[in-house]
This record gives sequence, structure tokens and C-alpha cells, in this order.
Amino acid sequence: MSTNSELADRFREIADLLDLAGERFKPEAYRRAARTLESLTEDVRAVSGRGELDALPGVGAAISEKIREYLRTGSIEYYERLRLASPPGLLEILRLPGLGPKTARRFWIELGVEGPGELAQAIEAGRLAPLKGFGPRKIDLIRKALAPASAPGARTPLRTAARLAEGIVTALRRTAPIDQIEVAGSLRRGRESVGDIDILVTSTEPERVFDAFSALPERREISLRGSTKETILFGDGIQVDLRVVEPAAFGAALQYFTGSKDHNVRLRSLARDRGLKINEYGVFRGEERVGGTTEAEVYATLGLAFIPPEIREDQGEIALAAAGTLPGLVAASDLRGDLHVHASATATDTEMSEQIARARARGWEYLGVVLPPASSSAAERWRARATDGVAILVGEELRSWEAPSPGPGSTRPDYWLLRADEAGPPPSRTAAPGSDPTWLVTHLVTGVEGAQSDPASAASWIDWAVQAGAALEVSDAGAAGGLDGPLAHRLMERGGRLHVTPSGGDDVALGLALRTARRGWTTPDRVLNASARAALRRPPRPGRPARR
DNA sequence: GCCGTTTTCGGCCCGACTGTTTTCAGTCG
Repeated sequence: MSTNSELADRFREIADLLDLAGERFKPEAYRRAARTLESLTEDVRAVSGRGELDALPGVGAAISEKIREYLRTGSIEYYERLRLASPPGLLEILRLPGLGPKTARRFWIELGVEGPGELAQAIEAGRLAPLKGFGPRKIDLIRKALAPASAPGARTPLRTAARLAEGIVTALRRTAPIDQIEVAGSLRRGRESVGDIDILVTSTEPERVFDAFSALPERREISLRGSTKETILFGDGIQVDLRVVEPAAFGAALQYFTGSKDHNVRLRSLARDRGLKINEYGVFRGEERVGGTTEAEVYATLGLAFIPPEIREDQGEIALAAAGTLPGLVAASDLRGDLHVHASATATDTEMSEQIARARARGWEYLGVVLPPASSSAAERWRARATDGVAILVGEELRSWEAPSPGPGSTRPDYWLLRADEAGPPPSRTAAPGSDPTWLVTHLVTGVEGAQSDPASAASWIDWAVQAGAALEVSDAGAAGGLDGPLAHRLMERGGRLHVTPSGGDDVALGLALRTARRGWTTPDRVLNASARAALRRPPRPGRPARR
């Protein structure tokens, strides 16, 4: 685990302990700092070395001192002291679904319960019943929360969540009286992993929508159902919230439930400064609703340009939207091809035709087919298929840093595709690639899908790629295949290029790969497969860092 | 504990839902 995530975990634990101690605002302050550390794309040690810790959002004098203490000594005295103030098992109780700091503390003070095991015993011994506020239903809820199977699900990889959401939306459209429907939350922002799925609909018959939602075959358990919201646990324990909102509030609700939290907090304080109030029902001046039907209207009412969901992270996007200088992020219509299409050396004519037809259907100008080394006859067969406006480029896959010398009679590939997971870390100085042919680096092992990437290893790839003019891959597989959003952002800031790879092949995969690129503030001019075919071989001009 | 084109002190989002309540507390997002 990286130092960044160690510190983030430590601060989250401090926040939980402060919750138990009944502190009001400090817990959120520590959680905010934890979020900042987690989304940092460089080692916190480097930031500390430059003396810039307290420039990080949510990090002030006290927390930066604790970071320095941790870097120096490997521990934080404040944390050690807090930990001694209450039994460690209380934290486990606190993390059970439906149980919070107040309840955990009461169990400890009033029953002497110091952990989940003792809590279970107390329930079976009937010791909770006399407590004020604990009726049979609540006790039952706690009993269920203590069952091992109900452990709150870990965050779900973006790709898995997107497929599930897609299925739910399609089913609801078919079976429920729905007007508008949209997926919100961190899934819409394209976060690497999502905690739950938020779906918003407008409908004149909410009850029938909830009935249809409740009847979906993949549902495991209905957690709660009210008049505007229903929560269902699906298959592997992914929680899906469905909300029905008024058409006039759809934009405001979509904005509100898309987040991020930090983005919304800043937006609301900006609204307050301008004499307005924003909530999930609209934008209000006094009692009067002045916006909220569409999301664009919400931003326009505040004097802001529309901010794409992928960059709503409170990283300067609101100031740029106010100034009207947000960058235009890459979109599907910018892509002109795909250079990461694997093909076997023995592909049939039919398979080749199908691949080319798919590229043509997307309006692409070229298709880059990656072949194993020494497949020159296959390369010629592919090149011969370049018809109907789709050019064929041939890439050769490298699994080590030594580029093979072309055999007799074989032509050079149009580009190299380097598998980072097999070739090993990049050399510290710029190696051969240079400008011609183009290099594309794939399978960057920056982390396990859905988990946090290792900033140090990814940083070395980014440094190398920027120097060498190579493009790094962003795919729908998240961190398991290429860069995640924050690392793409770092690549953009450094002036590098990336390749958007829809490895799943369909529209959902393309959408996810694009969303990840957009999370990195990627503009079309920095996308290898948004370049005209003629520009592919040219060395990239050193780009200006993306603004943030 | 953080933060500031109304503040260096005094705020810090706020509404839905549940269970246990005759009016609210706790949790969640």
C-alpha cells in the first residue's frame, strides 16, 4: 500500500474515533483530508518535501503537521492517544450498516459492550430490550447487521457497476411508466470504483415504478422503500438507489445526486454568495424557483458554463466554468480509430470483414490491428482489406524492451504496442522509441481493478511516456488495463498523450474508456486515436499542460 | 480542523427514511 493510502486510512480511523468521542466537525475535516490524499497522483512525501502540504484542499496546519509526523516517525501520536480512549471493537460496531457513533457509544457506556461478539451475546441475552429506543424491529436489524454475510460490500469496479446499471435501466424502460431516466452518482462521474448506484427517474406513477424495480429478477433484498426512494441490494451486494423526482426538479436532482460531495459543497457556497439556494429540488431565490429543470439550467443560473460530470471533483473546475475557460473534453465523435485491436495471424476473411464493418459503423478512418511478431503474411492480408474508407494500420506487439529486428522481406510495423506488464518498468532514460514509429503502451499494471493504483510506479511510466512521446492506454477496464482518471490527469498536466481503448468492443465499453479519459481532463488534441491518420507517425508536439 | 471577493471568528448541506416515538433521534447519502 502506498504511503498516501496508508495516511488516508489512518485519517479515516481518526475520524471514526472522533465520531465516537462525539466531536461535531473534526471527523468530516479528517475525512476530507483522507479523500484528498487518496486522489493525489504523486507521493505525499514529494509534496511534503516541497513544503506544499497545506496547499492541499482540506489540509491545514494541524493535519499537515500530522502528515509530517507520520512521514518522519511512521506513527501519529494523536491517533495513538485516541485509540486508547475507547475499545477497538467499538470501531467494528460503528462500521456495521445502520449503526452509528451514538449507538455504538451507548452500547459501550450502558451495557459495557466492547465489540461485535459481545453485542451479539447482549442481544441473545435480551439486554437490549430495556434500552430506551430499542424496539423489536431495531434489535432485529442489528442482529442482521451482525451476520457475516451482510458485511458492507467493498466498492465495485466501474465496469461491473456500469453493466448492472445498464441492465436495470433497460429493464425499467421496458416495464415501468417512466418519462426520463438517468444514472447519477459516482458511476456517472466515471469514478474508478463506485460504492452504490444512483438512478433517477421522472414518472407520474412512482408506485408502479417502484413495483417494477422491486420485481427485477436479480434483486437480492429490498432495504427500504418510501414514497420517493427505494433501495435494493443486488447480486453481489451492490446497493442501487432509485429515486422518483418531479420533472421540474429533474436537472437539480441529477446535479445533486451526481456529486461529487466536494463539488456540491463548493457550488452551494457559491450560490449562497449570489443570494441563491441550491438543493435537489431546484435553484431558489427566496421562495421562487429560478432553475432546476435541466442540469445545464442549474449551472447557467449560477453564471457557470456546464461542467461535465467527470470533472466535478472540486479541483478548480468551478472557477474555470465561471471564467468560461473550461477545456473541451474528448468525446466519442473525436475518435478516428482504434489502434488496440488484437487479431490472430489466422483470422478468416469473415472475421476481418466484421472488424472493419464495426469500425466503419463508428465512422472511423482507420483500424489498427495488433499482430504477434513475425506475422508478415497476416499483415499483408489485413492491409489488402483497406477498403471503403477504413485504412488498416498494423501494429506489432512487444513483450520486452528489445524491439526485434525485422526479418528478411518483412515490412516495419506502423507502430509498436508495448505490453507494460511483461516488459517491466521503463528505463530511467529515454529509450529508443523516439518519434517513428509511434509507440503505444498497454496493460499498465497500475493496480488491481477497483483498487487504488500505486502512484510511484505509474509516475515512472508517465515520466517516460512524456519524454519518449509514447501514448499510454486508457481503457474501460480501469486500472487493470491502463491509467485511471487521476493518472490520466497527471499525464495531461505533464503534456503527454493517451490512447482511448474500448476493449469490450461495444458502446458501453467505449463510453467507459472515454469517461476515464475525461476524468483526466483529456482534450482531443492529446488523444492518439483522435489524430488524423497522417499525424500518427509524426512526433507529437510537446503539448501545453492541461489547465486545472 | 478547515476556511474566507461579505468572515482570521464563526460557520460548517440538508432532506429522506426508519423505528420508536406522541414530536424526535440517529443514520445515511
